[in-house]
Amino acid sequence: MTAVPAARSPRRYDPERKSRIVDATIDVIADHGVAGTTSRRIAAAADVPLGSITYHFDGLDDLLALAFDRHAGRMSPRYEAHFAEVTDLPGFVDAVTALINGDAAGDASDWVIAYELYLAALRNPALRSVTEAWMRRSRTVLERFVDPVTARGVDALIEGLVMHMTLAAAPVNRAETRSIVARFLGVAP
Amino acid sequence: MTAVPAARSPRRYDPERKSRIVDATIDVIADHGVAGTTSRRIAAAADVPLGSITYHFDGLDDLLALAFDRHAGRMSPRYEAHFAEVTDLPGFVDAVTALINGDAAGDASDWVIAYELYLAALRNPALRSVTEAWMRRSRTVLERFVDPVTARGVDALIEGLVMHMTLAAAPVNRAETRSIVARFLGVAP
Amino acid sequence: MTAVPAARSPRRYDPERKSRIVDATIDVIADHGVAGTTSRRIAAAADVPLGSITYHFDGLDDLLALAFDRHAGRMSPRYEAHFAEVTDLPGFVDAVTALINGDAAGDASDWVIAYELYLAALRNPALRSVTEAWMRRSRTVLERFVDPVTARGVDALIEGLVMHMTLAAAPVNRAETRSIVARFLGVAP
Amino acid sequence: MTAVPAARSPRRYDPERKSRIVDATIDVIADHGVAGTTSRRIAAAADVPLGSITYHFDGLDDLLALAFDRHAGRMSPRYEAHFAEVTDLPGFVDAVTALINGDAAGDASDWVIAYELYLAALRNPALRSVTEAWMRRSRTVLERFVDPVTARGVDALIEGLVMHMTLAAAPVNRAETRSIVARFLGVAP
DNA sequence: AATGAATGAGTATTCATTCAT
DNA sequence: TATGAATGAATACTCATTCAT
Repeated sequence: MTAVPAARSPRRYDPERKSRIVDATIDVIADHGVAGTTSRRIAAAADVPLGSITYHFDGLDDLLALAFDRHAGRMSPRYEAHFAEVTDLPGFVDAVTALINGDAAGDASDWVIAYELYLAALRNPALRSVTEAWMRRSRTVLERFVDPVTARGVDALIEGLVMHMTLAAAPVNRAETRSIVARFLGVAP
Repeated sequence: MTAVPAARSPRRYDPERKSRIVDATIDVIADHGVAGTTSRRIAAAADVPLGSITYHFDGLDDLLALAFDRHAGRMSPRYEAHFAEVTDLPGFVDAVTALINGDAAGDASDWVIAYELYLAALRNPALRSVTEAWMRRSRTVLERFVDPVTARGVDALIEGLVMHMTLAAAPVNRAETRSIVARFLGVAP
Repeated sequence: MTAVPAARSPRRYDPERKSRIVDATIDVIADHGVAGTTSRRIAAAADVPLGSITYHFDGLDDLLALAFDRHAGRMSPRYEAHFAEVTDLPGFVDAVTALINGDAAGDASDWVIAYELYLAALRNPALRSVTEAWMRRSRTVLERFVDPVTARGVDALIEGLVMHMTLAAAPVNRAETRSIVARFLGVAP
Repeated sequence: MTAVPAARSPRRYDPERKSRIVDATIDVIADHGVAGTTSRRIAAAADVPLGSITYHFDGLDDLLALAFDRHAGRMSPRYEAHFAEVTDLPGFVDAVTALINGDAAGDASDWVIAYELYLAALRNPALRSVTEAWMRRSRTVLERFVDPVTARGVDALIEGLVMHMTLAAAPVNRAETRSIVARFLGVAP
């Protein structure tokens, strides 16, 4: 009851800590990129002392891999859910358009994390399996509606358009997006 | 008594030095990513003393911007040249396919540098103008063959497919690429 | 329903634990030196949770002292036993030679631990009594055969030769060793 | 002329620094042992900022090797000088005795550094060449007076006696030392 | 004009020890 | 009684930048 100034957290019991650190890592990647993801920043974001980071994880690389893995594990079901109700090709065009133009299934920072992952995986083979699992699941969803080769094309188109929008600040309006997607899928715009 | 053959740094009169440092920076970005691009590595790659880096440039950020700018300035003409002889839509399909599948106009590391640039620009506004100029020129080329909205779609498709191939090590063979591009452009595969 | 076979630490009732930790410490000193002897390594070597170390002992220094003490306590009887059957001076020369050249009474790692102890004791007075007791017992054995001053010389000669062999990887063959020892003791080689 | 409080050393010109750091390292080894030789302690001993240590040297191991090398390089000539005037066997006995009992050619800390080197070399192969060069030079000196096998015995005897004195705080008086050495060399005590 | 030594803030990581459970 | 999570000081090392020469 006395007003302890909370100067130093006597947080000795904190069962969620390990998980919280992984979440904080995802946030830090989104805000600062992989290159700016330092133990200190993660510790600050998780409100945890620095030593906790390497106590709970084998190192920053290990933690990064777990963070990307968790992120992908959260994105995939949302991706799948986004297409769950779709039954026909016009509906598919609408769903893809909505996915790209952002009023559904994940905001800009989710995509940024994905691009960070791609680039990081290029130089860190331990991340390859995460990117591959993520890509496989996405493509599997698309293959419910189109053949595998076209699915790969749609996947690339989605990634390319989102990348242009999120990374290059080049807005594409919803009508344009729909027009592009419809053309690719041979549906009347 | 005769001049000792340059055991170490009798590099007086070196008018290309500044330019050489910029080139070295591009190489280092390709090999180590922006995050791994340090003054020391650049100096070593350019065979130049460390002090030269901050002597000739305002700092690492300045140098990075110049490197990306030069890289984009080299890529654009090659991009344009790649489409110079193209006159009809089927030829355009072929050229786009060749661009993606790599037997023309730039190798994998060129694309890697581009992705490094996109991600770096996201957090460093000074790089935005480079990415925007690069994207504008690319799109202008494509607009010689298709309308602006479609050009944007082709651009995104190219970037998405190349990214999948270079970053995710997910090979797409030339026939598949051509099929995807042809479909998008409404050309018989 | 049957007892799961000890996947992880159902190590209830473990009366030997404290002793096992001391033994593990000796092993770790032999393998990694005093400088590389950490609580974590000891815990791993003893297959014991980290908390056990400071639960059972007052700290790492305490544990180190106990480990050295036990090691010396084991070495002395072996040292004594090595000379037990010796009755005359030629036999003494043989025994000393055998001691140095290693086919009896302790292997290389035992000596390494002894040197670790000497150096540690130099800076940690709590270890002095261990080294002194060890040296006193060794000398007492030698004094069964020669006068005290000579005993000290033999002791020093043994330590010096062993040190050259174990630490400096400078092999001395048995004949040379015997020749040196015999000369020192005035026995015909 | 104004009394600058010297709060932070503006020591921008310091041509001896690299050498001074090596000397400081030798001092730190003598005072704290290899295990206690940290970059911080060396920096403090050399009155130099921490970053200087790894700026001038490839790492702590590199610095340790250089320090031991310099120490051995200083000891060997002193060792040789100690025997320079000796011409006959009785004189050799006197010189060896004086070497051990310390009123000549190096004090206790010099020997301590040597023992630190031996133990460090055991786990760091990069130091082997230093110990070997040191031992070879010592033995070469002794071989001026006795045959190679005996020289090795004298060498070991010296090391063993000095070790007992410096590390085990077991004093041996000069008369005892002389008696031991004389006996070994077959000279009348 | 050019350099390389110098600097201090920053990096990841290890560690003995404490302590809530 | 025993443990494993927690901690904060300590470790070696890297780095962009400064600056005396």
